[in-house]
Amino acid sequence: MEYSDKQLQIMEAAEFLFAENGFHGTSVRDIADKANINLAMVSYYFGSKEKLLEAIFSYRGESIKLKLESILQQQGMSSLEKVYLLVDHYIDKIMNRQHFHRILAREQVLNNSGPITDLILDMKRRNLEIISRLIHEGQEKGEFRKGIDIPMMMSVMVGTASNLITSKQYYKVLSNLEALPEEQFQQYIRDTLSKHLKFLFKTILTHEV
Amino acid sequence: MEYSDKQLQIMEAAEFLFAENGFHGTSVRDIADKANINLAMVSYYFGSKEKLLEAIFSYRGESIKLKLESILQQQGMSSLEKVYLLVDHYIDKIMNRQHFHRILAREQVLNNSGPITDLILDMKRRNLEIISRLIHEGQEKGEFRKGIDIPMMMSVMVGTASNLITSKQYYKVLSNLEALPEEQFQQYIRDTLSKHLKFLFKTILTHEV
Amino acid sequence: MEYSDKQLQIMEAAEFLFAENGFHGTSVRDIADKANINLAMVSYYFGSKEKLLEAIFSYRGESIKLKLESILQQQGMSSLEKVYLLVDHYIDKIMNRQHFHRILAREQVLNNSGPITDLILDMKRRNLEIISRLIHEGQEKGEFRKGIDIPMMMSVMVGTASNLITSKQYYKVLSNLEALPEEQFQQYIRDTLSKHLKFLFKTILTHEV
Amino acid sequence: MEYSDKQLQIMEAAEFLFAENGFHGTSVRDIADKANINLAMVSYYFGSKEKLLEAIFSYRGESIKLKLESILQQQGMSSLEKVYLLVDHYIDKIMNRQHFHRILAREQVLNNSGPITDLILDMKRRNLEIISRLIHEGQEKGEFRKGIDIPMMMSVMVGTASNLITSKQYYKVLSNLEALPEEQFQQYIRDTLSKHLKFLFKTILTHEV
DNA sequence: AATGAATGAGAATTCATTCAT
DNA sequence: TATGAATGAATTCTCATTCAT
Repeated sequence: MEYSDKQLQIMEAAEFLFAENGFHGTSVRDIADKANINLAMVSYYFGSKEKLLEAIFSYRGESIKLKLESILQQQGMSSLEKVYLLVDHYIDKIMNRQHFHRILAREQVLNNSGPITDLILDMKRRNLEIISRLIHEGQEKGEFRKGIDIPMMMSVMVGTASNLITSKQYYKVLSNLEALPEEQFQQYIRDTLSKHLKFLFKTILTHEV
Repeated sequence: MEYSDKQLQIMEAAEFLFAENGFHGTSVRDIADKANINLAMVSYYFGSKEKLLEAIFSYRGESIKLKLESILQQQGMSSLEKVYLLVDHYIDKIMNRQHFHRILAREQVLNNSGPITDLILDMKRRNLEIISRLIHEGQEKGEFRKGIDIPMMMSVMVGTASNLITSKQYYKVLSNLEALPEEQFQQYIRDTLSKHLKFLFKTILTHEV
Repeated sequence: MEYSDKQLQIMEAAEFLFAENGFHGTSVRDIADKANINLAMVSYYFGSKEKLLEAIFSYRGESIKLKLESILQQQGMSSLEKVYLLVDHYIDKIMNRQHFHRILAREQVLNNSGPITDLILDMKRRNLEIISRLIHEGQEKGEFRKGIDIPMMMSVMVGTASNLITSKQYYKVLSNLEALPEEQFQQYIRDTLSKHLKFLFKTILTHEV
Repeated sequence: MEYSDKQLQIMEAAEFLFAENGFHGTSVRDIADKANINLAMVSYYFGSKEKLLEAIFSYRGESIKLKLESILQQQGMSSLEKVYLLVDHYIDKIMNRQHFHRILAREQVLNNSGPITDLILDMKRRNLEIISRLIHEGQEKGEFRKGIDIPMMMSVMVGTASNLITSKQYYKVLSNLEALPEEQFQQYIRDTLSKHLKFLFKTILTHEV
């Protein structure tokens, strides 16, 4: 699915506002104002507000998928190194697409069924599959122990990262980092999160739980 | 603040619906229908839909606070055992109040300021303080290593648990547990989560990151 | 019709609020709050909000009527002096019952029919009758000229006085009297109004229009 | 500020209803019904019911202002003749815009502050200024006496005219003019009012009070 | 006599969407 | 392709009144 410039313009405005105020907390008028387009364009291009959200999910989901594929192909790396790469890649994604990941965090809370729930499930399934292959590779090489609960491991990674991103305003206060400029704070989070997740994964993968 | 039966009835209906469909996704009419009360009662008792949400937050937040206080007082336990107790206590809370924690997970995503953001910050601050005391106690006794990033530790616990709760529908599918009856599945999650978090905490607290 | 203390308490609160914010701009709850009584008492005592307004009209109207009767009986006064007395009496009434007269001024604007319109008409009719007798007395004595438009004369008196009362906030600003304390300002208005109306009436009554 | 046909259509309907039933006594639905437009159009065009009232005030206020300016410029007239012209002009205005003037009469009773009170004050200030210039011109030419209370004079004019307009239903009854067709009655009021106000003004301006 | 709780109707406003151009 | 106007449904909230006690 290709999107025109105008469509992307709308999607980006919507992504920001959905992240900021929630789906229902954002009106089509808000989106039109922010995207500097006519109110009717949202229906015109996407059919409805709901379909716009779906478009955002499928667009961002797509771009996440593509890059993950290549990690496994890397040669001359231990499985643990690949896991580390994956962690950094994931952190990168989530930091660069904070708006989207905040929407994701909100929407997955809902017990809806529908296209979006399906898209989220797809996304998770895809990630699970890639990580599974990686873990199994490591297990076969004897690097990792047996009996790893991979979905739980994903929850540790996704949950911790999400929590940090979505509650970074609180984290900043609680860690007394309010003086730090925004950019340095982002870098600080990135580094700290990376270090911690790698440590946790190494532990999970190589020690008995 | 004391609430009458009627008020609690409204709050529980609202809690469920807010968790299910989000704050903006839930209308006052929905709440009135579910709580089997007259539409105007919500305004009558709480002033507004927003204030109703605040009441839920302050009510649930209060009940969380009270129980946490007692853990530290336990005698004849190592600090690590206390941390384990805290983990189980936290899992208990989050499992028993899944509706509320799903609301919490949603709302903390928003960049709002206002009474609710303040209540969340308070809640986090309170938790941080208790955990901090626990960790410091362990550090002084030499049980735990120095230089622990406590807010990050909280993010691991809260994030992982939240993620598991909010995405348990996905977890069930991805772990091929669809055959398991709901109650057993809940118990399974509880146990697995407990085991993992304890393992992670032990690692974080006693090994170098 | 006799009113209990509680009823008078309600009527006074309502009178003030109706004058301040209009009938529709005042809620029964506002009245109950101001009168420090239970919300249900208004319906209980008066039947409805509308009937409360009627009660105020009939009560105040009654008290206005009673005093007017005596003026005509005065002995040893010229008709003009009696008119002067009437003017001062009217100004007294309107100044002492400013709340009520502001309601009156508002309500007479409406094209309603109903008990209140009838009460206003009664009030005006009564006033007209008294003034008419006074004027005719003066005409018979040769003090006043013939062919006086008495309703118009009343409009001059009532209109000018009402306008001054209801727009005194504007009058204060426009006359640069903002420094004057409220009490002195009231006295100033009273005196100036009295002087002017007497002059106008003397002119109307004794010169050709 | 320019208004579209649709906007004027709404404003006229609202003006009539506000005059008839008061601001709070008129619902947006009433306005929409009378103006034959969709209920949402009021918010769409004016933002709110309150802003609609403001629009009416500023629109009518504007039209009043413009015409007044020209009177002073008249050449070859005595100051008294100009005052007479002003009186007739004012009566014209108030007779042609009875709806608006009834709203004005109602609203100025309220002790509110806010945009509308400000607009009324502006209107009054503007009128005062023009009349003042006229009076001072007459005083300098020796036509008028010194020490005239101009705001009081305005109260006589505005109050008498307002009272007559707003209570013309009563006036009709009290003057036994019920048989007169509406149009002739309007003309009768106009003439009588003009004659009286001119007489009163002449008296006020040339005799001692 | 008095009241706190409750109610149904109606208020103003906002919403996502559609339509005529 | 693009838009300003328009719409009907739904929103939250307030209202005057009534009812059970």
